[in-house]
Amino acid sequence: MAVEAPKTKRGETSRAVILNAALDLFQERGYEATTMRAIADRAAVSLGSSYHYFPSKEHLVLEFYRHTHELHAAAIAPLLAREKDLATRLRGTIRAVVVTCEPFHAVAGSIFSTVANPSSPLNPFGGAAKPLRDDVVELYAHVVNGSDARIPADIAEMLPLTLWLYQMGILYFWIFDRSPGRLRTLEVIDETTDLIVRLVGLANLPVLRGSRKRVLGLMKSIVEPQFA
Amino acid sequence: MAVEAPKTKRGETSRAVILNAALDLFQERGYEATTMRAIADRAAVSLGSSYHYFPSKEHLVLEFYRHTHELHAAAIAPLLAREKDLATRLRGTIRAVVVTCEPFHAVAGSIFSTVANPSSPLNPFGGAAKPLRDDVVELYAHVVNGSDARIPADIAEMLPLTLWLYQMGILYFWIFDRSPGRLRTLEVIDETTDLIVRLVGLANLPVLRGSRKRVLGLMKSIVEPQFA
DNA sequence: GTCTATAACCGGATAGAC
DNA sequence: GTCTATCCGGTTATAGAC
Repeated sequence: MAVEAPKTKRGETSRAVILNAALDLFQERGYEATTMRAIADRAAVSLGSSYHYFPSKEHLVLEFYRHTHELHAAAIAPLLAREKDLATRLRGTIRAVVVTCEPFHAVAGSIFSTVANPSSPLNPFGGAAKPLRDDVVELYAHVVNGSDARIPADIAEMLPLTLWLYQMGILYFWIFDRSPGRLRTLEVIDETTDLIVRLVGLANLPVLRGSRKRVLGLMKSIVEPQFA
Repeated sequence: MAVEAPKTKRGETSRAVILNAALDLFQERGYEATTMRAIADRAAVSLGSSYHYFPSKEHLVLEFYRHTHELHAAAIAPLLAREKDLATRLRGTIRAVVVTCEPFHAVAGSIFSTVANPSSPLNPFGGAAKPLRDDVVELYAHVVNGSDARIPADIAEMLPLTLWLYQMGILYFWIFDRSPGRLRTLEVIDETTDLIVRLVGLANLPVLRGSRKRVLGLMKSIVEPQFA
């Protein structure tokens, strides 16, 4: 297990070169077909050097995630700046996720499974992924708070994390989607974002009050020990 | 890629011996720590022979799944024979899942991730897993149909598949659960089964009619191309 | 102390002789 | 249907170079 943060100028360059080589190759050939030796070759360093900067192949994936997250955040900034309607903000944000990830569609499957492993350091529910997870949850908090929707406090508290989970669900669906232009995913997004906003609106109905309290309590008890 | 169904008596025996060795070792050491060489050793056959019967290590996992499914089905048979209340049937069934799987808790994580890979032949949403998936969905149809609950036809149609998905969600939660006696999972099961049954009961409320139709339509459109 | 390189090790998978 | 020998790729050990 090697150091992760380069101390010198030269080290920083090497790290960037290796990472770029990896990102390129993942896109070109997919995750599994990309060997660590090929990454080292393209980066014109030795295999051992790659491992000096990235303790495992999986760790390159985490960077990959951060990369797409940053693309995504940049893509939706204009929308979030001008739009006030919650449904529109949410739809635009989730649509942008799949649009941003489209170039990586072929790779996404194996990456997803790598990362789904609970014992993987990269598991989205785990500790190593916390900084990135927090950023994404933060983004969804902004989606909600920047809207003109009036949302009960107990729901507002849980909503960003729930939307992060929802985004992961959409991505898993998208991975399987073979329809032209990934049209089915887009349809599902339109339908589900609308339903979510509607459900939040209905939550104040007297008949649903009881269930709402229970659902929120349940979610809190699930989420809290996990992400504390 | 070798044949999967042995043609001779001797072949059948070899296959069984290898499978048993694998199941034992998975439980003893976990999935990743169990090497194909160790399996072959314990089965007293050569490495090559193992690959004659099981084209990959993953294929041993599918048998593992079927094994636990059969334990589960046997465990809940008495309950399903005597009990009529839907909530009780559902709670008992899902509780039995995690109880049955408890001996494999340590292994479950890596197995889950192996299987979550969309390009894995063992992906639960894929073709190779269809026979087993159909069996499990069938079991949930029995849980629902054997109850005295009166369920609208459109919901009844989707419910078994939905419960199968729900079971997978519970299992993923259970994998992360480190609480003594897996108590947190059991609590979540009690709470969620109750909520599900309540939600099915509320579905006839006028305010929810519209959303219900939309949700069901959505689920159908998601599920149909996938499992046709 | 920070990087880089070479040479192994290990385990999943395959080829091909018997 | 069973074996041995081999490949291949992730990972590690470790020695030297800056």
